[in-house]
Amino acid sequence: MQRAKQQQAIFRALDEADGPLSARELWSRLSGTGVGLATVYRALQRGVEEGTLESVEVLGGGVRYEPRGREHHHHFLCSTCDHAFDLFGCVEGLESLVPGGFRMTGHEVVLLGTCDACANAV
Amino acid sequence: MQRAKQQQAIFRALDEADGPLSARELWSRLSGTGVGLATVYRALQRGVEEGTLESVEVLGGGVRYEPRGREHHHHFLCSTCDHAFDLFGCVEGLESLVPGGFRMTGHEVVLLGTCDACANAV
DNA sequence: CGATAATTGAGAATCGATTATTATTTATCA
DNA sequence: TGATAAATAATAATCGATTCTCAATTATCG
Repeated sequence: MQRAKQQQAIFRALDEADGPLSARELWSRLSGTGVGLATVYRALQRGVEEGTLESVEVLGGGVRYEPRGREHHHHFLCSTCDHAFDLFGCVEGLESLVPGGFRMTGHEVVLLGTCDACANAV
Repeated sequence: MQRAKQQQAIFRALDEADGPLSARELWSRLSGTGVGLATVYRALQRGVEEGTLESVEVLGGGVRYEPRGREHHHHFLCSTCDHAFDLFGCVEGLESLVPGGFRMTGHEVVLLGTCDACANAV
């Protein structure tokens, strides 16, 4: 594959994903194209440095990547397929949980359960 | 150290902690007692199997352990000292985030920021 | 106490994720 | 097109976490 197209493919895969992807998930979506895993890692690293990508940590182990600049959102982790899905919206009342003296700069919410596809699979 | 006391020490450290501890955190709190890291791992594994301990995953990498049976709660992760603190209470409105067809069985909330001690340190 | 079984500490081995190496391939541009 | 520079694929090396191995220690119980 031409190199420009490789990079395109990598970023497009992230854009089209319904949630943040791990390096390996991303790589497997490029299978058949001959792109090496190291190249995926390099592209992700570059993306984060350049500010076009953002690394997020979801439960279930490992770092995942998503395009930067999306609206504030959280994720749903399917315990069956281990895929993280984007959610929309946020929750209220987080400030009331912060202990005195602590300074909150951010928060993460992860919903756990079964995704539509896995729930309907036999 | 006598073996019964070792086990006591391990479980007491978890009980007295202000949040879930990783195997290594726990081990470092036993430094000077001669307890080996492998023994800590073994004790944690046994505790989970026997149901007295629970493994929780907090952002910031790795599995941490806490006594089981505590009230539902979440954690605050200090980005400076990387320690996870127990919080009390929960949040509302999580159900409204769940996409159609998805089945939510649980949730995790992690607040990020600086803990009291780190905020006040020079 | 003494024999036997279970547990331990120390460090080697393993595991998955990530990074580094290097010969090869691709891009650039005169 | 051809020379040079940059990026890649494949895989070896590294890293931290966890597990395994085994000789030594401790517990059990007659």
